[in-house]
Order: sequence, then structure tokens, then C-alpha cells
Amino acid sequence: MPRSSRQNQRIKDERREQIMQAGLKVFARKGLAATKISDIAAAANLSYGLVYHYFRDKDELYLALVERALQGTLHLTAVALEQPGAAWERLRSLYAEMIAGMRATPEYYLIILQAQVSEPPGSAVHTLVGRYSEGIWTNLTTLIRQAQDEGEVEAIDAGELAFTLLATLQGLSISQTVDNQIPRIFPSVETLLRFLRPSISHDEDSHHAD
Amino acid sequence: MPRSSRQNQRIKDERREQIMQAGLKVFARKGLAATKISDIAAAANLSYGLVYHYFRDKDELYLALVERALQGTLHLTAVALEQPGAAWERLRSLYAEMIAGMRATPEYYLIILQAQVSEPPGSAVHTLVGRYSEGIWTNLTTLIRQAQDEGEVEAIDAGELAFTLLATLQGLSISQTVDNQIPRIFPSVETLLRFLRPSISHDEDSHHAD
DNA sequence: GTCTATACGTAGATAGAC
DNA sequence: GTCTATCTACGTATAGAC
Repeated sequence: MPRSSRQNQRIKDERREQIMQAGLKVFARKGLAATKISDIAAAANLSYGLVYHYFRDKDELYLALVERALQGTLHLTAVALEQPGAAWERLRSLYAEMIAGMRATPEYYLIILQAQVSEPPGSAVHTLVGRYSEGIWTNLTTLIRQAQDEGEVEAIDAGELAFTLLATLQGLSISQTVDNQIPRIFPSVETLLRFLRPSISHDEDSHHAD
Repeated sequence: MPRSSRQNQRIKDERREQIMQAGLKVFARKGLAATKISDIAAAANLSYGLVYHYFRDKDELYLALVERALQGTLHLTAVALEQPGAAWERLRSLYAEMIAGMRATPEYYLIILQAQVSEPPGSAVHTLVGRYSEGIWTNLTTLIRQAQDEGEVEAIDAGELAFTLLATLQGLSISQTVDNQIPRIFPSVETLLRFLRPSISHDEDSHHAD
């Protein structure tokens, strides 16, 4: 009776997604090592054993989640590149979108952070992050170069600027872990992008102390 | 025979420090949960059991290390405030020092990162980080205000600028975990501080798209 | 003060019932 | 497809020898 095979497939997809959502939530906060499968099962409202029916082990689930998060970010940068319009506006819009996404659902950013910070160099996750990061960085660098051609961004090494932009984004995502942090004056996109803007000239380069 | 009591105290201090150094190294890379006491004992070249002779449990050691790292950072900002001279130069110098320290021994920054990212809100470490962060942020904000009075920093909310500066610093410290990362164009202090500088005027605020 | 050996708990992963 | 029960491994923390 292959009658319910379609239905079954749908159930399978749903459960898998359910587990991934729960996993994202927990992994993002506690990291791989501190997360117990029982935590995920509880968050997903299903039994312990079922998680192993859908994922071979904890690492496989973690890896799948990190990759999804990376794909999302890479996709954002790719879209910004393809779109028409002024490069500076696309850049501004991209960064605003990233910041907004990070504040709305920090989990995607936090799980990448977890992977970078806690996983040993050479591990599968770490390699994965490195691979995607390269693409993200390259896209962003290209976009910055275009904005520089328009004269909207100061002519500093574009790769350096892209690197800084990404580092700042990640640094800001850390603040999303804290629920209570003192004054929490989250910077505006305008402030964050100020350092890209061209300056007329700075004449105080001469008197820098040791 | 209290003859060797002085000597013993010195040995005790040495061992304790030895364990802390090893603990810093391992915790900074793997985080609290993934770190085994045996890792630390191995890194310190002493036996497993001895660690428990000097620290009640893993958490106590971890907490001590996080606090030391936080004290160091807080101290840097406090010194920068007390020092004489132009505020802008003290600010520039402070940030350069922080960046240099982060690149030389990333462990102090990474362990703070670990504490923020992986520890649950409300935990002892998390509270500790919050307390120190407030002081660090306050000092930096004060310094920025002084630089604004000198006209060396754009008149944006000083707290927002301090927040951004700290977030960027932490974001950059993440890159120190990777040994291979692709182009690794680490930004210069000049680039990082660009966004603080006063701008003559920007007249393209008008045409921002959705 | 420093070590090795052991007890205990916990979490990952599997087996088998429904 | 989903659950509960169990096996197993490992790591924390302690006890006791040197």
C-alpha cells in the first residue's frame, strides 16, 4: 500500500524541520558541547530517540544548521551584487538587512559564532565556515570596490574594509546573547558605515605620539 | 618545623599560576563545556588530581580566568582615562594597545568571548562579564566625550560609539581563532577609528531608498 | 605537594516495543 | 514514525598512596 507515502514524506520533512528549529535555538545559545540531545528533544516537543531517527548524530545536526546559516548570509551578499542600482545603496541596504536580521533572529549569527569560536581548527565545521566565509568576504569586497568607483567609499583596501564590516557584525551579534546588558545603545547603520565614507582630507596625521 | 613554609607558599603560587596559564590556553579555544580537566593537566604538565588540589572545581578555575581577563581590559581603560594629554591621542593609543594585545595573546579576549557566548544568562560568569563590561564601557564613553569636546570626534552619542568600538574589537578577536583564514587583511587602527572622526558635511542623506 | 586508582553521574547512541 | 528502556563510554570529583 504506497497510499500514504506522500503523506509520510511530508511528515518526515516536518519533523526534520522541527528538530532543526529546536536545534538552532539551543545550539546558538549553548554551543555544541554544552548542548544535550535531550535539550533539543525537549525544545522540539518530541522524544529523545526520534532525533536519532532523523540525524545520525549530534555533529551531523549541528553541521547542517551551521551550513544553513552560512548559506543564508552568502545568499544575501550574492543578491546584493546582482541587483541593479548604485553600489553604495546596495551596500547600505545589504548591511541594514544583515543588522536587522541579526536583531530579529540572532540564532543564525550566533551559531556561526559558536562554530568559529569553539570548534577546533581543521574540524569539519570549521572548514565549512572557512569556505563560506571566503565567498561572503569576496562578494562584500567586490561590492565595496564598486562603491569606491562611484566615489562613495574612501579608497582604502576594499578587502580590509569588508573584513572590518564582517567583524563588526559578528561583534554586535554577541551583544544579542545578553538580555540585561546595561545601556544597550545599539549603533545605527549610519554610524556603523561612517568609516567607509570618503573624507575630504585629514591634516592631523603628523602629530601621532608613540 | 615551619622552616619551609615560605618555600611552600611559593611553590603553591607557582603551581596555581601554572594551572591558570594552561587553563587560559585551553578554555580560550574550546570553551568551558568542551574542556576536560585532563586537557588542562596535560597542558600544564602535571597530574589530573592536582588541579583539584588548587581549584575546587572546573567552574571556579574558569571564573578566576575570566575575571582576570576582564580586570586587564578594565585596567587599560582606567589608565587611559587618568593619563594626561589630548583625549583623542589617549583614545587612539588605548585602542591600538587593545588591538595589539589581542593579536599578541588572543586568549584573554577569547575567554571573555567564550563566557559571553556560551554561558547562560544569569550564570555566575555571565553576571561577572556584565559587571565589568559596564565599567569598561563607561570609561570608554567618558574618554570619547572628552575627545568630542576637543572636536576630534563627531558629535554622535558617545555611548553608541563606545559600544561599536567594543563590538568591533570582539569581532576582530574571533578572527584570531582561525589559523588559515583566507586573505586575512587585518584592518589597521587608522581604518578602525575612521568612523569616529568628524565629517565636514554629508549632503547625500536625502536620497536613501527603502 | 603530588601522584594514581576508583566511584559516581551523566549523556550519547542503540534496540526493541507500540 | 514514534516512543521508552538500556547499553556503553567518558569525564568529574574524590580517596588514598607516596
